[in-house]
Amino acid sequence: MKIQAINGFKDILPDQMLLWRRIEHTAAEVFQRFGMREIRVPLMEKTELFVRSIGEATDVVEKEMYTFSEKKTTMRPEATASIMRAFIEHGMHVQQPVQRLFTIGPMFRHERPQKGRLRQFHQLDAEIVGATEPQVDAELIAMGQLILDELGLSTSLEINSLGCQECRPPYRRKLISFLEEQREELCEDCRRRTHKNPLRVLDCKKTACKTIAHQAPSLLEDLCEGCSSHFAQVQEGLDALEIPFTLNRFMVRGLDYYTQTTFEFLTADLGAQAAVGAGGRYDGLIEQLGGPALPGIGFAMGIERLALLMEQNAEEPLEQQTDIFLAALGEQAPQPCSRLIHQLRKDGLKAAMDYSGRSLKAQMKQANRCHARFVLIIGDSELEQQQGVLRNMQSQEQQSFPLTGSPQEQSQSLLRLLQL
RNA sequence: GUGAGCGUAGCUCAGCUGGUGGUAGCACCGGGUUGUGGCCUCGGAGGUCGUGGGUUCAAGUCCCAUCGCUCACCCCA
Repeated sequence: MKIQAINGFKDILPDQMLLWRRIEHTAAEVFQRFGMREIRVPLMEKTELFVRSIGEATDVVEKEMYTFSEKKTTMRPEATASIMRAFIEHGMHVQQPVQRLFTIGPMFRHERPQKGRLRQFHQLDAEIVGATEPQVDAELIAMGQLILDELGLSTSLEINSLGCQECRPPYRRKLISFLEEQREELCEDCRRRTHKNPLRVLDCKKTACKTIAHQAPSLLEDLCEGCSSHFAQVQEGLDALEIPFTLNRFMVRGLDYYTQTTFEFLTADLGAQAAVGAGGRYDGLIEQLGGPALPGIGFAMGIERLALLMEQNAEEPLEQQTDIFLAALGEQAPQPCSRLIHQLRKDGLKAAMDYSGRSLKAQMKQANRCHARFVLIIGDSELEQQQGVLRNMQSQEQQSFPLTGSPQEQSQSLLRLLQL
């Protein structure tokens, strides 16, 4: 039996890594423009952390976590909880009133894999802690939008408000009693959801449930004054930044800690997975984890989903370039070539060579495959005459290159020639 | 956890109602160019047809089981 990777765990192969790097670089660079600082937190935490933050009754906690039960530890299913734990543990709020943090890394959820959905997946994650101003909500959303723009992706943005501890519970009760009246019309799943997660019924895809959802009381109309004006100002803020969005009062979250503003960046091109990024405000979370009563807002984007979208748009696939390839021919050439190539590499060039002693044709092919700009051919006759042949692969022009002097001197003159 | 579909070369796939595994494409190696890549051309190498049973004179093809993968539901990035 062949050993293969675990279902839902994927290799990211060299051909894909340039795209991945581009995504991660673009995001990190945009994050930094917004004053975000990178943080790395462990891949494992005490199980309790996720139970308390994400919520005991959520699907993630109930059935999707990779937990070592005897150790009471869990592979992180998302980043926010871990970052908030680190924030509290290191007393980060004393250093700065507002902390702006980002992280990039793998997350783990034991779900059935499908398109755009894996058991180990990777997220770009941004968190702003300590600011309640609605302008910050708008700024954070704008930051996510800018990353997508700079990656050349067109997604749509939907926003909603889930209210706060004041206005959500009464609304929830109101919604439950409404749903109970409609019980007969609801699908099986939604009957179950009515008490477990009534807001989720609003997001059901079944037509019967959709009809009921449209008749259901709207949370947006039941928001308390604070939430209502906050949400209005978030929308004003987005308008001011010229970020287009649509209001989706049916949008819900699968994690318990969200309050007020929530949003999703959506695409139609990922099969059943519509969201490439999503986030929201979590004003009670830090306090709930035993920290100071500070508000927070954040989002996460799925790197695999971004990469899938970018591959689908794929113009030219990205390729790793090589500055110079040394073709060593005959018995004598490999020795001086290996000294020269090491010097070239010390001097910062991307240099490659082949030690197999294959034919020049084969080595030229190899040079072409690694996208070499130049090839330096060194065979017995070149060694004898102390003149290598330097070929420009694009223009096909060749010139002789003196093999005299130390490797350092040869490297320096090659550097000069290649800059031209 | 539920449902459907699919496992043939490194990859993408042909293979009809069972009758010798494809001159298939990409990739790889070599020749055409006595030491010059990409294009072209000729040749070469590469397979326990996922695995195990069964039916049959004969199974890649039919049946059963099993493993794996994919997509969808659920849920989510």
